[in-house]
Amino acid sequence: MAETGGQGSESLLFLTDEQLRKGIEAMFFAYRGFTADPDRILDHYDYGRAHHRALHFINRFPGTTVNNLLAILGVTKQSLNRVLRTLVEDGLVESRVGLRDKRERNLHLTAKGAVLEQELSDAQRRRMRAAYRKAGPEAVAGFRQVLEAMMDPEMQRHFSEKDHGA
Amino acid sequence: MAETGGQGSESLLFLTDEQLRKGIEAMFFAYRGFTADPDRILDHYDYGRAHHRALHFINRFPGTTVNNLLAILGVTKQSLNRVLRTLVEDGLVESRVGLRDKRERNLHLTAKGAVLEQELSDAQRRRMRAAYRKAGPEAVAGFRQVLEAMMDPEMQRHFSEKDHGA
DNA sequence: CATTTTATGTCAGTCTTGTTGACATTCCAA
DNA sequence: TTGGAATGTCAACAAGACTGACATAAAATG
Repeated sequence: MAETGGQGSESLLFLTDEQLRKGIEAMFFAYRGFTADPDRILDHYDYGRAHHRALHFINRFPGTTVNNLLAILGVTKQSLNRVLRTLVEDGLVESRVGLRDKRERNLHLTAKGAVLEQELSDAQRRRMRAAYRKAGPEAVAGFRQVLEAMMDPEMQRHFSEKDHGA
Repeated sequence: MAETGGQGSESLLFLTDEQLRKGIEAMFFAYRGFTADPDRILDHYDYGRAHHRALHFINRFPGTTVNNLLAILGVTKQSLNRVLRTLVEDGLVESRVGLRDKRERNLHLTAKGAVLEQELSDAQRRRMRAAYRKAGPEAVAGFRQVLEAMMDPEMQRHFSEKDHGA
């Protein structure tokens, strides 16, 4: 106690265990909301969150390789392969033998795959947009700063990729 | 284009699909970081994330009932029960028959349970604290605002519980 | 050219954590 | 007192992660 006034606007009260606990619980509850809408859609198609993640990053990085996706998603190849196999079988993803390096597979969404990806990301963006609008631009900037600082450094690399422009 | 200057500080550029996409990916990567440290610890004890969540909220709300926990965690009672059973068997959680209503079970951490909960939340707080410190108090305020707006309304209730003071 | 390394895919088996269904116990209210 | 609602437990199953072993093809290296 009697800590007041010693630090002015540089107060470190936001670093108390209590504040951190709130942040931790906020992450937990918010992440549930974050995934809820796509999850509901995926149920209709008998897909899961793993399929969503694959579709998202194949759309984001068209022509990416399996290995690349592995690094981004942080799962084993066996796990990713199971998901990719169903997506290819169902005609949502196309897996083309690499041009320069024929060991690689370059992954692309088909028209059908792009449609589902859109549906999923529309739903997720809708919630994100509502949250952004409610909180305002300055809050959003802070949101992004904290999230970025919370990632593993290696993931920050993936995050910043193709991200040089505004 | 030529959108510049029309809206001053009220610019809606933070609501573009591109900005939202970055927010979505930031959530994905940050959540991985968020859970990484506790997950590593849990491995040593042959527990999983579900055990961590149970320990956290039993510690947060001592004496809570199974039903209460169910609502917070958003899983089925059968799923929670499996986790609780192992925690009780291993002597981390005590399950006392309710005083007023004998159908209920009141859940408490044992001394042993409190030790593990501390170890887990210390690790998680360490990362959260580093991120908070790096981003600064204003960013943290924005972080919390956006997360809260992203939750399902029902979860916002749980989140605000016992949260009236500073 | 022979060998090794890399990229990918597959099979089998396990673990965690979610699900439903069935059931026992307890409480409460008609 | 009896039937329904609430609470919790047991059993069986599914999704999606994991490890380990192995196959194939292509690239890189000596």
